[in-house]
Amino acid sequence: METTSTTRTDSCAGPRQVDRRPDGQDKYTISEVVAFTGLTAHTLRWYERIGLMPHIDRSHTGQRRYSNRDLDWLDLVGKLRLTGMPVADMVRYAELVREGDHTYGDRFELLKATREDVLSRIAELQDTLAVLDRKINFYADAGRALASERS
Amino acid sequence: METTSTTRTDSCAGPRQVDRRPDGQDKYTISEVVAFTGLTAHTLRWYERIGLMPHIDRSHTGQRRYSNRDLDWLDLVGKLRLTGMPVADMVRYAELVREGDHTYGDRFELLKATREDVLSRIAELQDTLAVLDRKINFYADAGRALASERS
DNA sequence: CGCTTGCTTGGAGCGCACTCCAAGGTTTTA
DNA sequence: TAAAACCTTGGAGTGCGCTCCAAGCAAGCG
Repeated sequence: METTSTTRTDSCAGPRQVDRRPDGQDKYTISEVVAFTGLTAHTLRWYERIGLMPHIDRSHTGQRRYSNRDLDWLDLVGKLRLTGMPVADMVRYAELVREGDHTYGDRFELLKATREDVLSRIAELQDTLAVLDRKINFYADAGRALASERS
Repeated sequence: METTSTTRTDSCAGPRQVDRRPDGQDKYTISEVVAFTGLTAHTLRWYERIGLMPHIDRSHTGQRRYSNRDLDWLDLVGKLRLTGMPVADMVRYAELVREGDHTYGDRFELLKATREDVLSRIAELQDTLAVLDRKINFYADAGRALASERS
């Protein structure tokens, strides 16, 4: 199902990926990845330096060549970033992936904890939404009152 | 409904407030506010410096005395902070409140825009939740496979 | 061949939201 | 009344997540 590879990767990639990638290609320059992900090249190189990326392939002259698998990983990182997960925690997850299959349990726990975080953040936001709606209604009413006063 | 006051405040406070405040009191020291809000005293003073707070009452010797209304405002600020709204935007809202009733329209617009932000952040999080659940299921299945292999 | 555009690196810099410090005045408790 | 706990200020420092810089190598084009 997944294409074979000798390097360690996240063993669970999920269905076909989002931001249209040209079919049947598996080598992207950093600027192509910038276009797909919306991250800057600076950020991509920084992610690598801090250990958030798996080993990235290089061309014969040393330039980065990202694979579809790398793009999938960046998609996950992007999602986790939206949840407010600190980069250090994502690095931890990346380390577990690099360490191999025997870390499945740890990854499972980490993801479950993250899931709980996301649920409570959603709840917080819905709470905030209620407050916002009350205030919006207040100002809408006040606006109507002013309008009728003016007539 | 609201207690009277000559200072400008947010005209829409909403129902009784959360973190149990002693009934019938309207003057709190900074450390009491720290206990109610979970913010540090440093942060409270910093909020004041940057214009995020209305004018805070002082004792005859110059120490801060927060009112229930100030605590309500801090509750709102706390909620907005959870949405990821930049402090600068909250300061803008605080300025509108200070400028008086003729800014109702602007406040309405600002709150509506914030509401939209919150809705899309909730959608993002639900999207992320789906990704997380797929991965969690993957690792749960992998765990079961390992268990049966072991038996 | 020269020109433009793109990629490389280590390290420095930035913006945000706090967070803390020093030095002093105030309030409470024993 | 004396010690301990709390409050005041302006300004400096911190941690995070980037963001940028300088200097140099590489690739494509006329």
